[in-house]
Amino acid sequence: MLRLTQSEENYLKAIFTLSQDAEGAISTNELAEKMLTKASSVTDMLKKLCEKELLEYQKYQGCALTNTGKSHALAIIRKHRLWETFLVDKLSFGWDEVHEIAEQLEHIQSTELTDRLDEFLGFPKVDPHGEPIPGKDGRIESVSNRILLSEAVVGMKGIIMGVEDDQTEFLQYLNKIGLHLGTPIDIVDKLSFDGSIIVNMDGRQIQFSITIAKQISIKPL
Amino acid sequence: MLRLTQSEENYLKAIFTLSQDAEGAISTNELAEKMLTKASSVTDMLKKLCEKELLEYQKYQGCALTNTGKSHALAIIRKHRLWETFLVDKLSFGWDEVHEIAEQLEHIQSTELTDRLDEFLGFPKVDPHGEPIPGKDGRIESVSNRILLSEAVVGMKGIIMGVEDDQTEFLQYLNKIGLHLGTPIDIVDKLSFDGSIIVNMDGRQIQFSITIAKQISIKPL
DNA sequence: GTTAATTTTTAGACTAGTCTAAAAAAAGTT
DNA sequence: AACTTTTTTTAGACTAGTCTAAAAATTAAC
Ligand SMILES: [Mn+2]
Ligand SMILES: [Mn+2]
Ligand SMILES: [Mn+2]
Ligand SMILES: [Mn+2]
Repeated sequence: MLRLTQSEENYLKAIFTLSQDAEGAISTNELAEKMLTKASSVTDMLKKLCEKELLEYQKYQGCALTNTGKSHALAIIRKHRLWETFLVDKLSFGWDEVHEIAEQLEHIQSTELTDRLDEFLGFPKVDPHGEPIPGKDGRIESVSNRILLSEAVVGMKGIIMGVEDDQTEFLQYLNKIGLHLGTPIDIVDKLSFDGSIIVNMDGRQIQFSITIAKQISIKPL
Repeated sequence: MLRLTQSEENYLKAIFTLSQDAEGAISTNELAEKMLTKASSVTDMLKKLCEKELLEYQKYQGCALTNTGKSHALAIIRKHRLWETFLVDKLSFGWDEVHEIAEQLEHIQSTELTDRLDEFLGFPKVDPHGEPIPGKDGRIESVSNRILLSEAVVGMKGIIMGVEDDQTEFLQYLNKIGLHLGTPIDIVDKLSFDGSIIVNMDGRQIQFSITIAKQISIKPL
């Protein structure tokens, strides 16, 4: 089994994530922005990962993960989400406190550990932010029909199913307004000029900017 | 708080461990052997750690940890032993399977995590190999009067209290002969020419070489 | 379809950590 | 005290990962 450095793993994960919502290849700049690094560093890394056959890369053409690259990425995401679940379920951390720690724990190398942790947690399907946890085989069970809050239409009712997990302040804000997984909401209004969404939640009216609404997913009822 | 690399942390831990049974400063070669590296690499690292005031170092004089260096080392050892305890107590790993994984987990940076893990485990006093777990404050509670099996005298009775944990094969061997923490033994004989010790354990006679006997500690009864 | 702006790659440099080989210091031996 | 052996340090090189600045390729604009 190919042994990867933490940096290589982080690149694979970033490429995988970017590929989730983008069609086709991932550009060097896009990746540089995600990785908080410079394009020249990305080029170097792409060459290396291409050499290891974890992705396909041709000069000026961006990159795309190979199947091997994908399963490595999925293994890291699996670990990340299992550890987040452990921290919240077993050590009573808040959902806003676990991402940074999981960024470290996801690099621990031991399939046995990952699988036993999975079992210890009762084979959870989603992490504390509602994101699906890939199985041992790398398959992600498709989560029930979800849409982004930003795409909801006025009059729709729904239940909070997932939130972006990588900004502590965002999650703390959600805590403050009492939003958590499972919270039911009504879409009351949508401001056409800036895309803001006004929802009714626990009898209160709350207004979300389009930026925020893109970071929350709901299951329409 | 000073941020250390994994390599720096490993050096501090090694120096601390070597200082436990040696008087005075630790020599460059001694450290190189422990770290499975070359003396020249050690010299470079000693300069760096001295610069950061984690240890005292003068050319050709070896090194010794400062108080800051000691508390860093103790924090790492605390994490190592807490994680080993977690793996054995919560994930049902064998005591021969946890050291390598703990070598990785000990570098996770989060005091909050460490302290919550400690609580989750019920504030254990010793790890799965009988080694004491330093507290939050870095203090090691002195473990009850123990001696090395190699120092036991014929006729003595005792209870297995601790074993070295860094050789998988050694621990597997102990599993095979049914030796674990708490096992009572009688010292039956000692061979003067090679230091071998013969003990009675669960009604069976077992012979340990001096090398093995140095890796087992007992509480005399 | 030529020029301008943007993206991407290359070239060269830097740090951390390691290595080998050689020089210097310390310790041991007659 | 002089010579030998061992230990330790220095010097120079290498890899991984990053950076800046400049060159090259692609894309957009006129
Ligand atoms: Mn996360
Ligand atoms: Mn998450
Ligand atoms: Mn251990
Ligand atoms: Mn141990």
